[in-house]
Amino acid sequence: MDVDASFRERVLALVARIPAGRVMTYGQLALLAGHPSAARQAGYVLNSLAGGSDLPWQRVINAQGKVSTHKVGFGDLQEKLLRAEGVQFDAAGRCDLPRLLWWPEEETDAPPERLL
DNA sequence: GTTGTGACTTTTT
DNA sequence: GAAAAAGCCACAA
Repeated sequence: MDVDASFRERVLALVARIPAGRVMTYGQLALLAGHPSAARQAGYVLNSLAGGSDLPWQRVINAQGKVSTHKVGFGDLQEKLLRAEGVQFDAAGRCDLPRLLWWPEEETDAPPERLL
């Protein structure tokens, strides 16, 4: 890995590799980016790119399996986008984190339907 | 160089 | 289960 890459570039690289129907937490991005406790920063990075990037930022959620964009003016947009990809949300606005969580090491191309 | 802020996480009440 | 506090780090002013 290129240690020259900034924290933000690594986060973006990871987000870009998230398969459709899968999600990652901010904590994971921070951990994989080299800073186990920079979860907040992971979110900050995405906030700077939201709307102006082609990255699947909607696939990044918090550790509780819920979206956090409703505070930033996105409303329920993220939840809608994820539902369109096959992610199911319960009444509490949460998704099955252990099942949908994706790690770069897996590199699984299997569609979410297959996981059922 | 200092201050404030936040799309977070975890532990504790 | 919900609410509060502390810890954490990059970025903008």
